[in-house]
Amino acid sequence: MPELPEVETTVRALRPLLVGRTITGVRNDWPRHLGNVDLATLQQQIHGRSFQTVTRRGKYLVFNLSDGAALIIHLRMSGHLAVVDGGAAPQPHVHTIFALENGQELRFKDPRKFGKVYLAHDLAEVLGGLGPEPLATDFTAAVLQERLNGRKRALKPLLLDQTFIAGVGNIYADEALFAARLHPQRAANSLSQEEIVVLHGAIQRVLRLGIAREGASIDLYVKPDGTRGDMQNAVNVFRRTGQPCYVCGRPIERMVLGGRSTHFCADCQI
DNA sequence: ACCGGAGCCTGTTAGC
DNA sequence: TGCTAACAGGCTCCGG
Repeated sequence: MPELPEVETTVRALRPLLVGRTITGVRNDWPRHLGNVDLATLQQQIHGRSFQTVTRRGKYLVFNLSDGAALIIHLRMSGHLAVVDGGAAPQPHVHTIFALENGQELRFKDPRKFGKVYLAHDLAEVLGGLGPEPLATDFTAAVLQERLNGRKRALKPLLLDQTFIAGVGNIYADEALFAARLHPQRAANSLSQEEIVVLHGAIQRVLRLGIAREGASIDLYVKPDGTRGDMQNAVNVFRRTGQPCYVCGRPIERMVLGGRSTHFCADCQI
């Protein structure tokens, strides 16, 4: 569930707590949390390094360290990061912990255990396959048009494809298509230039709204401090099956596309 | 290029 | 009420 806005919210909350802090140790009780590195190597390589920057690429959190390497974390479905005092009570589902020199800890809680921790000396080792960053200034409608060109796939699974565009997940894909008034099954290469411009604007608008509202607390997601985001109160279609469309009143429909539940208004979206 | 399905997980929910 | 089964979903891998 954490998608671009939820990850961005997490990054913004963690940044002031981590930049300048030094890592003094790593603990892990679920080896599969570690994506491209084993615990011994991770401990040896990041011990004594400090956090230089805390940023985001797509749905990945990127922690640049003082030796040039980067710690990269993906929250996947249920991951949650928080900085707490080392003496704080142990919490269930915390499987990886980074101890800091100030006595605090960065705790990676992940009930469904899908999350991943990577160590990269070259970011491209982990992030190289990602598509464009949707809120970057160089992601223009023309770039979207070029990437849609010749693609026969339905729009919904294409938006979920991280190599097509980075950071969009199920919530924001449904919301962007509603905002663009485009049916989730529309073939990517069937869009007019005007529709592409509208879709481009819709993707950016729903992601920015999600960030402004600090994420959608629909299932497990909460901010690092444990409080809820507010985007769940601003969705138009996601998980609103059977409830009236805010624009036309027709009940929102649900279908499965690319294995994902997809919510849309059959009148508004064509 | 694209699609579908299995697998990874476990808390929550639907259904009996 | 209490149980089980299905479901949720980001991503990867597989076969077609």
